[in-house]
Amino acid sequence: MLKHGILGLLNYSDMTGYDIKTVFNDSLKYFWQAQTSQIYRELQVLEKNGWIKSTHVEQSGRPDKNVLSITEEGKKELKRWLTDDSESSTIRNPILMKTFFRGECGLDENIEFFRNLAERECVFPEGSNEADSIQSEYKKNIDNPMKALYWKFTSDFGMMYDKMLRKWCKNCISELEALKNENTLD
Amino acid sequence: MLKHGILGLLNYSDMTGYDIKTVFNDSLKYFWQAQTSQIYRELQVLEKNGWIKSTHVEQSGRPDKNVLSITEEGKKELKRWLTDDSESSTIRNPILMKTFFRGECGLDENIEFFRNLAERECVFPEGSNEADSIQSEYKKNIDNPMKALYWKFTSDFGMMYDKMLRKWCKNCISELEALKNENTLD
DNA sequence: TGGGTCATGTAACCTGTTACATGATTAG
DNA sequence: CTAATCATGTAACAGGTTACATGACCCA
Repeated sequence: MLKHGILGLLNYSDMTGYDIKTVFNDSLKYFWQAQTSQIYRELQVLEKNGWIKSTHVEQSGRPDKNVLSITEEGKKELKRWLTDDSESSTIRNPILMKTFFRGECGLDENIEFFRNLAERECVFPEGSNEADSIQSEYKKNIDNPMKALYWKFTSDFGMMYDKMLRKWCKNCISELEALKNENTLD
Repeated sequence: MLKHGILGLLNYSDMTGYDIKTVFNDSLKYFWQAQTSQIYRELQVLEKNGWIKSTHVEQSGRPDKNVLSITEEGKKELKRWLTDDSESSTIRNPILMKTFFRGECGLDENIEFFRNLAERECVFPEGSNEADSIQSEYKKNIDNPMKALYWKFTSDFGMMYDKMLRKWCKNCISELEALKNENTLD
């Protein structure tokens, strides 16, 4: 998956490993993260596969760099991946794993858990301007409307997810508080 | 995370590796999946950590088994994990990764993509009775109301997620169709 | 007699995380 | 003078996937 993410970025423009890392840790970090070490390792594989090629560029006043660019083979592979609907994503939700076993803890403790959860697990936490900066970034790209639109779709997803998460936490809290009141009445 | 999931299950009752695998691939599979190979490997680590212990049980008519049970140390570790709010989950959403680069494909192709996406990526696909079977499973456990309630919370999440996903797909399709009509009018 | 369930695992590989290592330039 | 930015990586480990391997019992 990361391989194809890198390929997608290089299809937009040539980049260094460092550039790729920056994009992942700024623009894409709300749906994918990647460490430098992993990126440089994947770049080696991509080059071995013939999907990208590397050009050494000397610079003065800053370190030399290896500029990566996508090859025709790489473009073909990117297209193949995009149109391959057979791979369904594996689900892995750490929030639900913890929730599932929360019966071990007390009611008040769990109410507190759900109160904190929403803000801690939101894609665009309240007060951060990430959603805004993405919006302005894709508005800069309206000369390339197709590109910008799909960026917007991904940030729309993030915002809808956050809304849902907050609602779910609120519901859980309500049910726990109802239970608490029942117990008090006994 | 899987380590603690296993620990949580063994806190409910003693189990074999095979039992654990069955629970993961039936009851928990809508938020976590685990292969047999991974489970047996993690069990070795859990035992090495002193969090579980294994008892060999001879059986007639079927293979012998190793019954795993949680130790006091293991219970302590489970509690520590449950109340540790410092680890925030890393986000990794394959759907959004593909969506992000979909500008490479044509409008009609992408409308089709979003039409298929919802059903392919739902936690509880339409027509499957997974949501129902979870509901009935936690109703069986109303003698242990605390346990059942948190199970319900996780399946609530799944249903809310599916609803959100369908809505998002619908929105994306609307925007793409609006764009298609604009282009036709030119 | 063939497939499902119970039951245990190993080996190789791929993907992701953490920690380490270096070093010049530039802006505050 | 110090922190950030640009720029490259390696090593070790942890977590996850795919494929293989075995074998008895039971039900249709």
